[in-house]
Amino acid sequence: MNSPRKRKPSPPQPRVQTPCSKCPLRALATFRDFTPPELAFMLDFKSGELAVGSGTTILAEGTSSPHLFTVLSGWAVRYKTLGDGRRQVLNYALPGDFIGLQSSVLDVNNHSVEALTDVVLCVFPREKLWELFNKHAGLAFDVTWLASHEENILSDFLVSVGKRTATERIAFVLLQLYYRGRQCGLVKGTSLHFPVTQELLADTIGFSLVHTNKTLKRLRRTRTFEWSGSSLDILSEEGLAQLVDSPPIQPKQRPLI
Amino acid sequence: MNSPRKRKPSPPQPRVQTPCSKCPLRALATFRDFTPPELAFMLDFKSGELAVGSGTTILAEGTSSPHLFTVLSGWAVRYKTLGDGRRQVLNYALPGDFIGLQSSVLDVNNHSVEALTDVVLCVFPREKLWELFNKHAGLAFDVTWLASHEENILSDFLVSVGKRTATERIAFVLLQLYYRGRQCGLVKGTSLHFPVTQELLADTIGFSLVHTNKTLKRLRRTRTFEWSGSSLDILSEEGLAQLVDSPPIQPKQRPLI
DNA sequence: CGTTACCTTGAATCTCCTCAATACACGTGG
DNA sequence: CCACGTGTATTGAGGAGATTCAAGGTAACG
Repeated sequence: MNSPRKRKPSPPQPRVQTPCSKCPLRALATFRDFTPPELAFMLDFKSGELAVGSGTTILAEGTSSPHLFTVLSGWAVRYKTLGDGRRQVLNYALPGDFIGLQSSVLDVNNHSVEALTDVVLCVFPREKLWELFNKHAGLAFDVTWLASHEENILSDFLVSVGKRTATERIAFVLLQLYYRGRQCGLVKGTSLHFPVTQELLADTIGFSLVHTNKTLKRLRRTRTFEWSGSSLDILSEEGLAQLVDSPPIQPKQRPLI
Repeated sequence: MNSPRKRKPSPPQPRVQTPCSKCPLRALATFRDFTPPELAFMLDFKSGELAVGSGTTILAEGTSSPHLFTVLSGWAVRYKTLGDGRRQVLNYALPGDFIGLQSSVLDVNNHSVEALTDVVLCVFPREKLWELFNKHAGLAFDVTWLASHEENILSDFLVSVGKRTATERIAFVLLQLYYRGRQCGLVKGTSLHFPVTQELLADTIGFSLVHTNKTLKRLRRTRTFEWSGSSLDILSEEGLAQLVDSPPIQPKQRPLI
């Protein structure tokens, strides 16, 4: 029942905005292309960019936000907390991921989102989501696709926390985030900037910090990865995958909204 | 690492079909109404009904189905299995719930769905989903709503399995299914037909059958509920809710597709 | 009346948790 | 420059919690 320590937010950085037409993510092979009318709509739909410093709470449980976000760069974490401080990580948000859709079915957010690095977000007014559905069925389909994709990741996490051993859980999470990082072009060689602390990992896999640390120590002996500071190096993708019963899967193509 | 026992499928029952205009679920206050054009579309979208017996596998992991389903009556369970037989329940499907949307982002299902009672399903061709998005933004929005709602339930389960104590987990699941059952008119007085075995509950909350049984025994002493056979009686909703840190929430209104 | 599915209970073992102490890197202010 | 606080990682020890194995028990069903 460890309650998470607080991290002090760092100040945001000034920067110039990126029009959707020059979105660096869209250049990646992973993301499907917009049609010209869709691109035009997105330029109008996007109300601005928000740059927040590491540690900033982007969305707070129990509050409501008139905005939807997309991660343009940086890492964030989505989590829930119980009354006594217990925290469970639900998922991580990497570039291209949607933030805030879940709250559309509720009056207030039922989870929080916090920046793990400096993060740049694309901001969209929630009220215009209806217009998106009304005028651009293709984009609407993409939104649904993203929601389903999120649900699939969540399912995998639930299986991990419910049925996998400590070793399997860590291997699964490392591998999954490595795959996801690679999809958004964050992997250089075999190395990924990995802004996750052991405490955060513990709250992801459902173990105490101490037990996570000890399991990690055992797991390092497989020499399938190296993780120190905020750098993760996958030495043997196959070796790491073999430590998990059914390794994470990743779609080849995905939409970007 | 218990592997679930097999249950033998019982034969389906012959029955007459229900047109969407006379859908018994739509009569419930919980579900939002269709507009006339939406209703007309749904009549065409629905390709038929499927009645399956208890124990039938509706959707199997690793296969693909050209159909989407909606539960018209009965209970089903959505779960994943690992290679060695470990099983994790992801969610339950009650009347009004959607089945099969998650697979739209993948080429094959990444989970299975099994009927817990005799179940009647409304069947929709997956290929026409695009038409739905194209012609009926309102229904498309509803589909997304349902996906997000599913995701929220999944989040709650993840928090349970990751951070809640054995007692809390059981209380949470009982209460959540009671609420959901009530929303679809399945609760008579304080009593709900509850086709869940302790083994299934164990695979839902992430504990072994033995430990689930022992925890349940302790929990019964609170006299907040009675559960025997396949009948669940909630004696004190408040009492049960107090055993959980943050009890399940339920939306007042929801769409039905 | 035996089989099957499900529920119950005890005992031994191991996993995981909490508490507690130490260590290191970093930045801040004296 | 060093002292100090803070955030993070590490390790040991003792105890609570969960698992597995094993054995019964009950109700339903052919």
